[in-house]
Amino acid sequence: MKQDIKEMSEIFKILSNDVRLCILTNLCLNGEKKVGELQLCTKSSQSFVSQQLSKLKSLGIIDSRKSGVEVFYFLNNKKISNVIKLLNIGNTNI
Amino acid sequence: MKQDIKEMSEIFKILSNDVRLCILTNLCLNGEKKVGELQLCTKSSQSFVSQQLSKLKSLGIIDSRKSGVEVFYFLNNKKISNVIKLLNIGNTNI
DNA sequence: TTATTATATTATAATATATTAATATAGCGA
DNA sequence: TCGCTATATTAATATATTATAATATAATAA
Repeated sequence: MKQDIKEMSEIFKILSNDVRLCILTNLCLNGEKKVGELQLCTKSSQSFVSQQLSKLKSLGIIDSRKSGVEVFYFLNNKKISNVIKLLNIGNTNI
Repeated sequence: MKQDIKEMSEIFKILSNDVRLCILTNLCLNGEKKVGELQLCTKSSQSFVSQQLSKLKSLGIIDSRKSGVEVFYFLNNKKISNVIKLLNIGNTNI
């Protein structure tokens, strides 16, 4: 098995959940967002969004900064943003 | 949640396993292949490859033709091949 | 200090996926 | 027919993911 196939399958795994893909696309196209905004756009539960943000952060794909009670997240991974941009996700389909 | 995000997350789910990605990339770049060749390139078990082929076929992503004892599979999905080609999977990384 | 809001964490149940082993089938040549 | 090869199917188990509920924390305003 070629190495790039393995690596790409891992990237696809991260993008394979609609809530995660929505979060990452939003951050990729619109810059940093606070958790509440990400909850709105995903239409998912507070808990699930928070869990996914935590998972993505632990993988080093996103990072965050705190401002008062609010937490802003931003994308921190070039490969993920390349995939989203090349496939034009969040705009119209390929 | 936007519809295209949901649709793309489903495509990514299909591509999120290294054996499936290897199979689909091979079929996309090299045309039809028999099961034995796909087993070789994935370095996975006969059973697992066969199960994944069956799954991909039931999803309408690939199709097959029989020739004697051998079965040849080929890609039958434009979105999947677009993703593989746009991201240049199987050649060099993005 | 108390209440409120934003976010995180933990636990758990439900579901899906991956993995492996065993067995089945079907075509073909001897 | 018999045995071999290619492929498929089934079943069992292990592991991962998703979803939900409950609770916790931390900042701020009243």
